[in-house]
Amino acid sequence: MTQISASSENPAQRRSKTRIQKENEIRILLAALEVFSENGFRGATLDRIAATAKMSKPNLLYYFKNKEEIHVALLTDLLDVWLAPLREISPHGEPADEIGSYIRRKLQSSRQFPRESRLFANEMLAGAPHIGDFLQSELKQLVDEKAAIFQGWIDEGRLAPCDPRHLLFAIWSTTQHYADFSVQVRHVLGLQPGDVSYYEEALSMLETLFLSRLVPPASTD
Amino acid sequence: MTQISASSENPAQRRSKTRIQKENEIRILLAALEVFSENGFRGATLDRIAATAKMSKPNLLYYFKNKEEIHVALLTDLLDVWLAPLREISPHGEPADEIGSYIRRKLQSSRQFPRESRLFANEMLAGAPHIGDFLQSELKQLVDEKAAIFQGWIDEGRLAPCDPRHLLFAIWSTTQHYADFSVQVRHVLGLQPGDVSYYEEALSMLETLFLSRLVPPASTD
DNA sequence: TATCATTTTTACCGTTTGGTCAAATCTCTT
DNA sequence: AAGAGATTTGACCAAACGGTAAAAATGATA
Repeated sequence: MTQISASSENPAQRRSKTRIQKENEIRILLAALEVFSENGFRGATLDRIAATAKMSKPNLLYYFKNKEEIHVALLTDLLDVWLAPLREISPHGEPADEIGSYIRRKLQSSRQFPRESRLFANEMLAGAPHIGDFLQSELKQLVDEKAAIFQGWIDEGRLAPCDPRHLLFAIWSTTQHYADFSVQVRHVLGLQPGDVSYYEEALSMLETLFLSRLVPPASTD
Repeated sequence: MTQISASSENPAQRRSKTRIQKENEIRILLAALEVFSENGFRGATLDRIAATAKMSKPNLLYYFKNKEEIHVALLTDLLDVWLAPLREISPHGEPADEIGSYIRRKLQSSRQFPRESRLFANEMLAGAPHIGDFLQSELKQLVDEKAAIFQGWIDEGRLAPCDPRHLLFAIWSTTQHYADFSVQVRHVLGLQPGDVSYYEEALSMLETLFLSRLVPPASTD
């Protein structure tokens, strides 16, 4: 299950939440995640979310005052999930270990939270209208911090010279691809709709790609 | 400019297209590309497309009989653009040259057609409702063909053992990321909205990543 | 079991949406 | 300059949309 937790300022600032309230907020957020992650904010409708949550629309609006509030609640939960794997990168480990385990965490995150990943992707494609501030401040800051770690390794000759931030982009894109473009992956590999068996192969590929040499040095015959 | 070309079966099967017809179909498709690529199919509206094309909605519907037809026209054009770089991979070159130039073509394609790339991404996120067949047949076939080339190189020891199809996924995701997630890239790098100067750095990173060793072999001190 | 707060439903509202139609205008050819 | 065909527009429609109000039903508690 996801970290969906239902925030605080819902129906008229009640002291503590009812059983029904907790249940229904989660039901709504799960349904909304399903719908928003497929169709984006503008493409999602309250009717669809309500139908997915098996709930009438007015009932849904009893718990969240409008469409935007549901979306905000989802994005807020999402950003924690998104940042978690990045935060764990440590300057004290070996580059290969740190990068390797970061890739594993990211790939695991794609596998476990594909809809969250697609929600994020939809927000990006739309030009990040709701989380532009987050990208510019919190994310940028964390990236700068982790990029400095990579740069340190480069200066010590423990990592090939490269732009550390673009290295992060490469890790993000390759790992998230398996969640965001899973339809394409499955169609190309000839797998069934629910089949996510490709994640093992994916990890193997990404370890080869990031941690060892893909193309052998040019021979000098 | 894009390869937008306006297909054949539009207003009442006319023999050949008038000047105005050609102009307006292109205007509409460009506007639609803008709107669809940001908001996806469901999130896009005819009113917005018409407004972007500076045209009344009924006028727009004089050229395309409905929303779907515009979308299909865009996707059809798109798929050619998408496949072109892949088709060029040759079994006769050096692995490093072939992979390197494929990356350059893909990255160039992201830079030149970012909206087309986002249109494609939106379609994937929605579960490929309109191009599922293409993915299963045409794309799968081409991927199998090119994967066989890679496999040949692996068997000859000229490419590290890996799943060739996942190698393609890695190239697709890393290159398309710069178009699809350009907002994030710009925010993290601290660049202005229009600035795409990161493409040079990106190419350098991807060449390092795919063509040389990123992490040095473990030392045995 | 009566009471009160919470939850759900029914009926609705104004706006937006995809799309139609016929009339009006424009453009091209002769 | 006239006529035919191509293009554009304004007025409109039904359905879907986001959202509201108030009554009805349910749940918790004493």
